[in-house]
Amino acid sequence: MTTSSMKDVAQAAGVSVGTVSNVLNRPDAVAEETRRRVQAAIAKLGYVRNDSARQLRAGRSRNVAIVVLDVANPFFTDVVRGAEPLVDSAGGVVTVCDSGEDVRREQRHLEILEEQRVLGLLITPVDDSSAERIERLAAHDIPVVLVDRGAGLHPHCSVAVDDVHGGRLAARHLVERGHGSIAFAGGPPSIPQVRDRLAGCRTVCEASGVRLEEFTSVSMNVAGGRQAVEQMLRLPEAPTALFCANDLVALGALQGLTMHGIKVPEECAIIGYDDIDFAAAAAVPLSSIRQPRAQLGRTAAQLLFEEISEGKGHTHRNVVFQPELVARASTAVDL
Amino acid sequence: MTTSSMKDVAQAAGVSVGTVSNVLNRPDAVAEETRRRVQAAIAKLGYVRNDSARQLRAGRSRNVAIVVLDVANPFFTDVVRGAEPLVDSAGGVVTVCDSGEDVRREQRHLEILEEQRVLGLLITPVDDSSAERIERLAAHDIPVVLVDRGAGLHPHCSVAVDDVHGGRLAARHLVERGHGSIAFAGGPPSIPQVRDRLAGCRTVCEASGVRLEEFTSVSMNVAGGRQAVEQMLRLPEAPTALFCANDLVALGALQGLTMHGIKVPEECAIIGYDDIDFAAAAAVPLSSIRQPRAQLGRTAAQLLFEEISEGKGHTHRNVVFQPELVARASTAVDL
DNA sequence: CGGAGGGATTGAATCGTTTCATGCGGGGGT
DNA sequence: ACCCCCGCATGAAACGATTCAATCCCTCCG
Repeated sequence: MTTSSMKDVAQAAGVSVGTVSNVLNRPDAVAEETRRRVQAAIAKLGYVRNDSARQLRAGRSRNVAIVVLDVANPFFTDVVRGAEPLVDSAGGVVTVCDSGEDVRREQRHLEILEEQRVLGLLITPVDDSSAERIERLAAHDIPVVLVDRGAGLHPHCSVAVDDVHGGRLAARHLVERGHGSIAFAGGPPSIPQVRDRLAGCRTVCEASGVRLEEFTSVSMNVAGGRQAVEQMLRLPEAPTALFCANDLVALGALQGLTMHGIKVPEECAIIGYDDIDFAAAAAVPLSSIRQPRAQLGRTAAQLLFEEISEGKGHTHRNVVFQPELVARASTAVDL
Repeated sequence: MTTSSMKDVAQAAGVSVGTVSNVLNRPDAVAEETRRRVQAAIAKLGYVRNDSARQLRAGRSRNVAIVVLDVANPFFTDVVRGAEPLVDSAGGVVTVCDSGEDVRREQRHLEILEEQRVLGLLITPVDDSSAERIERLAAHDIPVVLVDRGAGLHPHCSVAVDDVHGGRLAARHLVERGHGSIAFAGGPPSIPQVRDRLAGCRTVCEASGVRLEEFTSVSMNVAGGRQAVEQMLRLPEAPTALFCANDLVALGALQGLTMHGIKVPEECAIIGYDDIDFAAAAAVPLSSIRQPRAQLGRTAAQLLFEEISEGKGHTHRNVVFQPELVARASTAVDL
């Protein structure tokens, strides 16, 4: 069965293509009897609209793209989940793209998305060098909302969580527990989230005279966490607490420490970031810095559609949420 | 800056649109000097190809859709990850769709994908009622590969893992540990994976005279696991082991049991399914049935492109992998 | 009875590519 | 000197939908 077009339907129903189009898009403008005939023809031929043709004419697609750093990270799938219902109900379609924290993959995705004339873009940029690429889309009238990325630089709407504050919360918690030296794990520091969380951590450490070791050469996943532990244990004097840039790293670190027979939290405390669902279920339930994941996605989608509907007269908004400390067993010992 | 088209570029470079098209698609067919001029014009105008127009002409898009049951389940993101590189290198683009185990959402996605004239489809159908919808696509010459779903019924390529065998492995492991009664958690049974895993479990239980309690009214996520535990504890005589239809359920069950002060594995053993990365990192490291997740995705993509390139003369292939028992602490006690 | 108005339908133009037959001029082979 | 072929560029015809001015036919009103 070869695919049939509106023309075929029109012919089968004995009307013009214009009428078929009307049946599909403004049914009330068509007489009862005609409409029925056309619908019968559609059913008989198994006709399916051709979206390319439609988009070509419309000049825009109804795809909303979300570019995330890592689809395998539950944090991001939760963000996507938050955005989806809103996009859906606005008649849009969500496309998820995974940059894998790789600038080149992000680049490739953005190129394709631009060629597709997407309706809008929610993106967590890999690093600052993304700005230029993103500006390109914006220059071509594709609204962009930055997700989990401070406003500042970019002339766009954004939703974010105050990562510097999150870093402070984590560090303060550890310092209060009596730790005199702390390790930070996660990188590379070109990732803004890493930089900010580290910065917050640093201010607290400096203010309270706590030694801070930084392991920023490891990647933001479970393997990275294990690696960080290896590096840490090579130090002459290992810190007694570990602040991980996200929960995946923290879970990896927990595994690494356990493998080395190091007790958590007695010999080394761990705190993560994001508070993904798995954090609470870990071997040692992980303390973490909670972000409002779903709300981040929901709000981002909301801002996007506001921008779309307001058009030119739109002024950008930057929404910032506050993170929250969740203390669990992995930091439950006072030194 | 309003978006510019090939016509604009052609004009700016003093050539015809045909030549511009050639510069983009078959650069060697164009004289050095001309090519340079055109490229300069492209850069100057910030021209970006319009994919809709291209697709309209081509009759097909280069999107390969993957429809999964749950993006928040690491099992599926791993499958997607496995498929991605292959699709990429074939010049395709991956689109991930989440059906959320909801027939209606699956339906909606399939409709949109058909309108988009996707290049091909990898899908884990929600249940048997999906068949009809999928046949529609196939009838319109869209190749379909079934993922994690036995061949049997459908005239399509497929990759799957022998879930019945997986169920047997799990049950046998528990029986060998000396458990005289087993609970199964996960549902609904309309999901083929659930049905098969349960079936395998059943045969072993019957063969060895072990009592089997089935909790198939709970959903396939962490919350479902907790629910199953509640139901189980209401029994006059609770089983001593719990086989969960996937690892998310198992993690939830582990939390539930812990909340009730029930020791795992001493008072109740748990075994999950999928062996996602988080299983090993759980409070009590989870025994599980491992599936070759990435390979499932990779092979699926491979079959898809084989079918695409072979065209009409293609004969479907059904690849079945064997699952594997991974025993960890959550079942590490003999009764 | 004529004309105005309105509902239903039509047909053609349009969106931006790709493709293909056609044209053109110059070199090489016979 | 002739032909042929080759490399390069052109222009027009698709692809399939949407949109809008134009048309047609009726009814209703004066």
